[in-house]
Amino acid sequence: MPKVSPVLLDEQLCFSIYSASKKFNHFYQSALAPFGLTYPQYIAMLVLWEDAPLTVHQLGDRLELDSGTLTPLLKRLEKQGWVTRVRSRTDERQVLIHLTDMATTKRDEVYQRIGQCQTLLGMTNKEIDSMMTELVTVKEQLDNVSNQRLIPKKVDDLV
Amino acid sequence: MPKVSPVLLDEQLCFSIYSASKKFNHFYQSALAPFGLTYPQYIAMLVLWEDAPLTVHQLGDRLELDSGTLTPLLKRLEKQGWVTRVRSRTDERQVLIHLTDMATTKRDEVYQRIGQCQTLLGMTNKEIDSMMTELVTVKEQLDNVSNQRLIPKKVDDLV
DNA sequence: AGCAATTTAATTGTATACAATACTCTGGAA
DNA sequence: TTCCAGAGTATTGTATACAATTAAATTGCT
Repeated sequence: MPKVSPVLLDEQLCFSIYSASKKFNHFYQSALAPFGLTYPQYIAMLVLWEDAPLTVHQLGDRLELDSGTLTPLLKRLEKQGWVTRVRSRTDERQVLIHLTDMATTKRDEVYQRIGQCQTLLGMTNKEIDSMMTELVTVKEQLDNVSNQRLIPKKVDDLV
Repeated sequence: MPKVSPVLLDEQLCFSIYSASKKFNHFYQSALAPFGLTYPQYIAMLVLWEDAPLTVHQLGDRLELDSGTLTPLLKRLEKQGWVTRVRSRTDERQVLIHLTDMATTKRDEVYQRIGQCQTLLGMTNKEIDSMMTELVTVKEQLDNVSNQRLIPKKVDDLV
């Protein structure tokens, strides 16, 4: 074993991001409590408001979630009256997610609330853009490394 | 209802961070597969390698997790031989998390593996520091807004 | 000492995530 | 037409997260 450097939690970018993600999650979940939406439910609604109806698969592509997560989430959204789930008649394998009238009606209220929340954060568009650009770079690297199987199964495959 | 702007998923910093967090999670979980550690288990071990033994509460302070998450996670780490959970004799309310000999032995292997993973990401220290600094700012804002209860329960409490 | 308030973990219940599997449907090849 | 590989969704099983509650131990106050 060659000499190794200690790995300190507070120096890990992954933990910074993990922690920020949880805080954002909590922030929006609180802000959207009047609407009864969790954070994952909210981002699903965002995509649907942009582009409904969508199949489960299409929604999953945008959210980077699979049917294992989306099916129960969409059932809950359906029970709460935001969406309907209907088998496609042209392709019985697909389930189309439609917005309800309630969802269409409440869209602008949610948009407005989110706008107010963003104001509270006090970040400029420039700051947000800069951060998102950096995040895209990191995510691309993470995707590359995963796809190229640079992470082997055995400890010592990597020198 | 005043005029409102649409909220587009791809412009949301929260989603960028949420997505990056999941990718990091997957990245390290794959990298640590030879050790059988999940990402949350790994960051728990990082803290313990810095500072064991710790109470559940102390560990939770570092990780920003409560006993509802940590108790089952630590039971799994115990079952896999990384830690022991022992009631403190001086304060029977506390449970002290100790490292096992195996954990101590494997520490440097994990440290090394993580070092290799960080190399793969190809980010400079400067880039990482810059990003973490920005994240600290965002997180502080999120904490401030939450603590000051600027997020009310009713939609129209916020003008 | 006696007792209420607080602290600490564990438990319960709900909601993600995601790998792996099952199941149904579709489109094409023989 | 029949068969089958692949697509799309749902289900199962495991592991987080976290709010709310419970239970036990300790502290502080009288």
